[in-house]
Amino acid sequence: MDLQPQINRRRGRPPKQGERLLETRQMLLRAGLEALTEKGFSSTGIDEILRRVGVPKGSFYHYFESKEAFGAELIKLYGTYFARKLERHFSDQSLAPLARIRAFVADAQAGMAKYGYRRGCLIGNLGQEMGALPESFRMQLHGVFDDWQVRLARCLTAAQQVGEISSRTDCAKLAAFFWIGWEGAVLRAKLESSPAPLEIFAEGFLAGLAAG
Amino acid sequence: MDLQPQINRRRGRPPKQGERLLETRQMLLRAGLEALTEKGFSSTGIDEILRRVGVPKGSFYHYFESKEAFGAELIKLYGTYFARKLERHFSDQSLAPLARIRAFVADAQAGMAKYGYRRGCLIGNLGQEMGALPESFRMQLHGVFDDWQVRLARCLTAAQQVGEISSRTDCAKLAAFFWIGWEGAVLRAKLESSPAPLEIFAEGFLAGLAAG
DNA sequence: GATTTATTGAGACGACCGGTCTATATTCCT
DNA sequence: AGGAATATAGACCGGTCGTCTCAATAAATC
Repeated sequence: MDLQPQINRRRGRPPKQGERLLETRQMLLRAGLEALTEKGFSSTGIDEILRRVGVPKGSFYHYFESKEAFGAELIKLYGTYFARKLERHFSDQSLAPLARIRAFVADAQAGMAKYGYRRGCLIGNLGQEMGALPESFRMQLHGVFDDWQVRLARCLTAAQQVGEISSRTDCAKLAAFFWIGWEGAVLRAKLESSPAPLEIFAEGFLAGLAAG
Repeated sequence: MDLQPQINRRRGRPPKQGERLLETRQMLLRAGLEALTEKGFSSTGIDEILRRVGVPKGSFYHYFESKEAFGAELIKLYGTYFARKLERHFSDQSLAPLARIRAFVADAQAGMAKYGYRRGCLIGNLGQEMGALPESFRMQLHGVFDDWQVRLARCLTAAQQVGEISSRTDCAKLAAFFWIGWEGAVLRAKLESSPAPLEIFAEGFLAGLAAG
């Protein structure tokens, strides 16, 4: 399942008009993302990532200063990748605000199903691991959650403005509530290899909105 | 911070009327619990546990077949320890059912505060790690969650019977919702070294009950 | 008091870890 | 042409991992 056939892996300085100058680097990041969402940071060895993409160790330490630096870059990458996904849904003017949230949930559910519920959320994974991680990750992870929360809060405010939820609701707090629980749902979905936790949480959250 | 002063650590077969025949074993379990709730399974080395209680490696493999067997025992231990805590609160007839849940929440919050929010829930930690854990853990963890969920559902049913929550509520599903989110809250509390996520989730959950 | 049994103390083992280092190949720049 | 820059290649280092072995010791049993 690993080791794609070594395509185009030449030594030496690559040609400058480097269409895919960063190809190797990006392959490493992509493979790292896959590995870390499945198994977390501590349990994933660099050699394993290297083997998966057929790249020698020398290259890794050419592109990244250390495993820690590699991890930091993955957090940034995943954070923005996910933020883009959120923004795509939350700013979809063709849907009512709450429907946008439902669309995101469906998207995320499909994302987990696609990999047999083996891959979770990188940010949640590393958050859980913090006890054994470089302290520098903490602020970074915190920042990503904050960002996601702000985006959701904006969408909830929009829902408030069109009267889908009560005007007494504290949207920031509600957004915090959602992400807290959603990470728990992802965790459980991975544990049970099942979409049920995602569904139960999303359903419960949305039902609470309608009522509260 | 480790290495208590070697009290009573004699060689040879210990006396039979073994007040503390299992002392060493229990010290290992206790230290293991502390380590695993902080750092998880994969990141915790056996040597580290051994060092903390001042026991040599030979003893570990005398009491436990492997690290995996040790982990399995810890899951069982933590599962029943926590189930007892739940039962103590949920069957407290001096409080109304919802107040019992609030009491449990307060208890758990205090538990996390006591260790500076460094220790999480063992079951949640290992659940997140499953991607890198022996597959045998999965069912065990699942079983513990199921047990907790049943206990909470019973308390919710009691709340329903005294009219604290709507009779239309599906208590089993609601209990599932709670644990899904609560694990997320514990994760975030650890990440942020703060009680806020626990409070936000508990408050949101209870508010939803009142409204829904 | 000899034998058996339970437990400890100490450490060897091989696999693997993250990280470093040197060598080599290719292209750019002058 | 020749050095500088970029990148691949992989051996290697010290450390840690989980596991296993084995002698030493002392209580229990006979």
